[in-house]
Amino acid sequence: MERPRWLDEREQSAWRGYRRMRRLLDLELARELMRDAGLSEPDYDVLSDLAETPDRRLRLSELADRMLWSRSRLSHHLTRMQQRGLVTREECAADGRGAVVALTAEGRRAVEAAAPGHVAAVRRHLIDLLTPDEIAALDALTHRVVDHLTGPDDARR
Amino acid sequence: MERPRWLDEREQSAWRGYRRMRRLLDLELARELMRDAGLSEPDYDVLSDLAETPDRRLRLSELADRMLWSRSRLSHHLTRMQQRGLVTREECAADGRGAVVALTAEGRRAVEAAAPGHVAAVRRHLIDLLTPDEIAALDALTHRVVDHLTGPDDARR
DNA sequence: GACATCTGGTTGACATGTCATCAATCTGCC
DNA sequence: GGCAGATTGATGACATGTCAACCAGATGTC
Repeated sequence: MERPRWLDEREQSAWRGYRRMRRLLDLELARELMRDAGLSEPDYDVLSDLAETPDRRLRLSELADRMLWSRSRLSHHLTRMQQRGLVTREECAADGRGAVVALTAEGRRAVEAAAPGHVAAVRRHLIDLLTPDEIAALDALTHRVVDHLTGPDDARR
Repeated sequence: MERPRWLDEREQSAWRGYRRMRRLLDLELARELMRDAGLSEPDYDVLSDLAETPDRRLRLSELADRMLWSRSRLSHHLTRMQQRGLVTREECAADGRGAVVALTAEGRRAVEAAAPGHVAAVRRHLIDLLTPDEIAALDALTHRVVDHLTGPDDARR
């Protein structure tokens, strides 16, 4: 192994800041979402992804891919949400193995009630604290990193 | 509730990019760290925080605060790490209730073996993909958000 | 000094996420 | 058609994180 190139001071500071922000932002957004809407962040993500599809229903594998979740995790989480009446499972006509998740009326009500407050929280704790330039930089940089990580496997060693 | 100010296109894109990056970066760094060093990210964080203190030991509450973990979580995690021989618990001379975590020789070996590879991964998947300006922007913006979130409670509504 | 209260840490019950495995079904190939 | 192998989703065992209750020792008040 070559001699490691450690992070310089600025890089170190950015990396630590990123991780600290990540943690604090997560905690706060989750806290407010639970307090104001009774939903966890994973709940909200599932519901809002479903609410955005034309049919308000998706194949499990499709949803899992969008959310970057394992199928197992999604399956477990959906059974919990199903028990709370937020979603239902349906058979898939096109593929006998497949299943489809659909938003229930109650699930729809839940996201619609939660969304304004959640967006406001994202603004309050992140977006509105940044300059337009910073938002542009964040946009560019995150997408570059995402592209790198989803590129050909050998790019990841 | 006032009419919500939704995110505009750029803001939306930055927010989604951030969350996607967060997830993918996490998965990849955790995957490599486990594969190359047999440590989880929480393991690594505990060990490297300890390794950086002059005495290689810390009060539990101090460590919990630095890591933004609950005491309960830290306590559970330390008993697991203790069973693997990475850390030990000691009594605290100054406060009869208190406890101190100390790095074992093995724990020290583990971080020192893990660190170069982990730093390299952070470079490869994040730092080295950014321009100096972007690093500076990330540094500034994350710290501003952190300061906001750790400021007076009423700033958070 | 004695009592009430606070604080540091542990614990157990429970929620959530991961991993390996399984059954059903689909696909490609003969 | 029929079989081998791949894919889809469910499931159970286990690892990890959260929450509330608890104990022991510190601190404050009279």
